[in-house]
Amino acid sequence: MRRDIFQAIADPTRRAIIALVALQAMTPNAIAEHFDTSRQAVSKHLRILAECQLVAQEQKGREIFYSLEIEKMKEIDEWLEQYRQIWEARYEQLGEVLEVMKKQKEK
Amino acid sequence: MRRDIFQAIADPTRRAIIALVALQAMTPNAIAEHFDTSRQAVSKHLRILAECQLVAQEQKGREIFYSLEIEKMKEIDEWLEQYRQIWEARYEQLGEVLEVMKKQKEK
DNA sequence: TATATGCGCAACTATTCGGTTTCGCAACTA
DNA sequence: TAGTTGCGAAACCGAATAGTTGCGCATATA
Repeated sequence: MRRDIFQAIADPTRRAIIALVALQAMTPNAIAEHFDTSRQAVSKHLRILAECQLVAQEQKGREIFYSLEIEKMKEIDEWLEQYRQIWEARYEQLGEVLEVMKKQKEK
Repeated sequence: MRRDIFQAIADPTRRAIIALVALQAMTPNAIAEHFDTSRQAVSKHLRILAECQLVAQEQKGREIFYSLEIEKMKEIDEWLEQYRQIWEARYEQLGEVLEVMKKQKEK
């Protein structure tokens, strides 16, 4: 039960669902039409996504529309930030190396 | 066996291992000391991380040093890019709304 | 050479996961 | 009212997962 966002995006079907509901709010049936799987299976994925607040639900009559909670996606971005700093630092180092090589060549 | 990077980072222990080897190359034993688990379990995680090229190995005598392949982390960043565009667009929209409200107030 | 160390691999186990089928309930609709 | 539709929940199943223990092998050390 201990869901976290990284586990939520680990499954390819769930990433596809996220991509779908990012564009517009959709019902489980509408989502399931995009996949080679049952509505119930999609409902299970939606429950997992809802549990970690990646999607929001809005009831309209007997239909439930699911939409992406884009704010939650920032958590991944925040986690990634520490590593972004590393690869940007590496890139700068590479730039410096290229500078030195350039100067060596000019001599 | 069908590993992808999203599955690799789904496990909290693996994310912790990534954070460790991001700072410096480490042996399985050294890594295992940081966790409440066996070296063999760490080895399994390292194998998964290596399978999807998130870590590199370098043999030194009977020791193997694992280090982070930071380039691979960019794949997550690339996936996130589409959603970053969404939340940045939302932020701009919010800015516009605030502008309109401000002008309304001034009238 | 004998022993200790660092490691991966294989076998086994309990748990989780993603899927299906079946069901019941609420809400539309004829 | 009777029948249909949309949905979540529960029970079940096979596969994958994360962990363990017990090896064997290569390397370092006495």
